[in-house]
Amino acid sequence: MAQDKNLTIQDIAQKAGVSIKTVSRVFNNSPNVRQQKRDLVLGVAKELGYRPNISARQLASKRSFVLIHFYDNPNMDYLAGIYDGMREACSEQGYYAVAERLKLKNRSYKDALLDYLTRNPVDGVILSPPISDDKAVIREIEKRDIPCALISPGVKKRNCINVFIDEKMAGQKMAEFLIDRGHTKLAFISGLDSHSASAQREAGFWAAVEAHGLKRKDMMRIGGDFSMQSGFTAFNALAKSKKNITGVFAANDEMAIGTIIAALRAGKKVPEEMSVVGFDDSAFARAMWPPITSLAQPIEDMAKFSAQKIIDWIDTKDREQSHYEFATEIMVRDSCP
Amino acid sequence: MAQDKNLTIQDIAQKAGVSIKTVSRVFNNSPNVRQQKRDLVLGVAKELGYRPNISARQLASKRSFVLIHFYDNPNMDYLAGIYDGMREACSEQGYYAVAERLKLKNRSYKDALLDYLTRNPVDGVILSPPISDDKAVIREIEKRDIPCALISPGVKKRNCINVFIDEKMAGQKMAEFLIDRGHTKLAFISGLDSHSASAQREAGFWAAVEAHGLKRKDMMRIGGDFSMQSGFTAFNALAKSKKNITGVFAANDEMAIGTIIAALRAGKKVPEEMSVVGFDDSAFARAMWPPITSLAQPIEDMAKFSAQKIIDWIDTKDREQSHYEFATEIMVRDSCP
DNA sequence: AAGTTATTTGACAACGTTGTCATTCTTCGT
DNA sequence: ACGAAGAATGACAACGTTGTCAAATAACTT
Repeated sequence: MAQDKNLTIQDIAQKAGVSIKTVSRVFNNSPNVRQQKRDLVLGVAKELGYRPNISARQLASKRSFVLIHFYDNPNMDYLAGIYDGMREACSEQGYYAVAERLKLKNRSYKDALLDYLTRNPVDGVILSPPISDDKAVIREIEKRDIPCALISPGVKKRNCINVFIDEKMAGQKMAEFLIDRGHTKLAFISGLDSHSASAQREAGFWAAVEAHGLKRKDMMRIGGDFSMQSGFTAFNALAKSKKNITGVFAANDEMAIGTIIAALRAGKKVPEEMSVVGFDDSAFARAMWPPITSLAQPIEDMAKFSAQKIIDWIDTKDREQSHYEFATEIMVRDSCP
Repeated sequence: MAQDKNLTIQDIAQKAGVSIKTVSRVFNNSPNVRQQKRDLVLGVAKELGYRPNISARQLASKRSFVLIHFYDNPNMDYLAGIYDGMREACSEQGYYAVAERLKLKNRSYKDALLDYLTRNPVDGVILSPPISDDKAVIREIEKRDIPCALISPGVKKRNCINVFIDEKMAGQKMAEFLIDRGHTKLAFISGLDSHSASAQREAGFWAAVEAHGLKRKDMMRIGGDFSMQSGFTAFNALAKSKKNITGVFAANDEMAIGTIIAALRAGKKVPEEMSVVGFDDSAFARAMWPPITSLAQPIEDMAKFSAQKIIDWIDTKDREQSHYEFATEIMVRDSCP
């Protein structure tokens, strides 16, 4: 099956008794090929173990076969998840997956984008938060007519593939998880305001509070920035208050870790005296002691799906707005069992 | 400078008044081009902002222009460092950087390698621990005559580019750092035995103990596996012993983190009652509270250098064994100030 | 200064695909 | 059953580079 020799379209065409152009059409999912021939060609190709030469494809078609993920969130777990998902979809279709960081806080990030886009032509783009919230970036990509997927809870854009989880519902689920375990005095540690996800998680938090008839004045809202450090200082704020908080919902795992470490230092037992839940189900949430209860979103699936949809768009040239919501899951661990 | 239009060799050749083949030679660092013409071509190319078309190059030369990093160490910081270093070197020379995980514990990892190597031709390989210690992998790569760099403290291989830090000396430096701060009862938490680096760090540890005339019986050696969890259990071993250890040297940062968290839970203050140092200078060592004193190795530089050397080898076809040692630095932080 | 040899250059054919456009086959309406 | 329109197919020329090999030029020898 897996042939050693480098087969060409020519070989397939010969063996199948069709022209090389027909073989080419089959491999490009072009229309106007009789199903019977399509099957024939596919069969022969599989039998011989043929794999198209990407360089030649690129050269002749002036396509790059590159899908790129622009990000500005240095969370390695998240990035790795997206990358793996992209790669899975890409390798099936002979595409390359590439990731590039775009630093939004650098004033020149837009130039960097333009520079990149002109130097390295790409066939499709995937944007993750916070870049997926940046209108200027989206505009530039649209202007070039490059298929684009937004993995983002933010505003849904037309002409884009929108892939997301229901952040508000997820936030509500986490808050209710705490409430179900008997906690009535809760704290929410927010992330950066520039990530719309944080605000939505918070909205879910308050919705749960409301729904369960808890008193707002028993709650705390502490501003964080997604960093471990800010989780640490958040705990200090908790400790200083007289509210006697027993359930903490951090908008991401790193802040949850910071909170727990600060709690331990202060001699407060987790989860016995205080339960903490995080968000993202990162590797460190799993490795931490105690391991952290966290909300997992299927980033890998989402990325794979996005890549597949983009490739569909490229093949069919038929671009309609589309929304795809993915399900989330609470990973229950010792920090709030 | 940065032209919009896609220039070809043709354009450069015309403007410079030479043949396209000469331009091609210049861009491939081929010998037998008069210096004067070389400069002329380079000048014109720069002026016009010419960039070679990689696909055409690949197609015509049957080279892939891909350097691949095979790894099996899921430490994302380390991977990102290597990737960034590779990319810096690669982008200067029009190469692609790629990373692929090879799971050594899967019995079929060798098949996976062969499969990969035949399916995706690569022009050069970089191996990091623990793969750099795997003779079978190296043999397969040598068999195919693919230039290879080993970022590894292990045995130096002929026919490979060997890039490394002096792990033993680094281990000694860390131990002496603790000793210099007055600690006389030390513990070493080892990593996996399959990583030769861990053994060498340990050798350095004992060398320091020896050199400073400390008593071996005041020391502890605890077996770990590089995981946070194992650092956690290592602390329990420490706490149980009567040795009254005050200085801990963990063979990597994750174990240092585990140790510190366990210590905090047990009500032991770090660094007041116990100092901990790690190894790798990972992002979490920096973000942890307290931040962890750790040994930084210049992985990014090492990877960049490796990639450059590989490209040199490809260009010159002149392959001599070579060794390159890089310097390390102790990043002093609060866990052992 | 002529004869060798080494170095430098260039013409032209690959490389393995896809785009274009002409050709052949179907299908359908009458 | 006969065109007409549409669908399916193929021939051949790109695509932008490098490999090969022959030609031109420079550098030595004697």
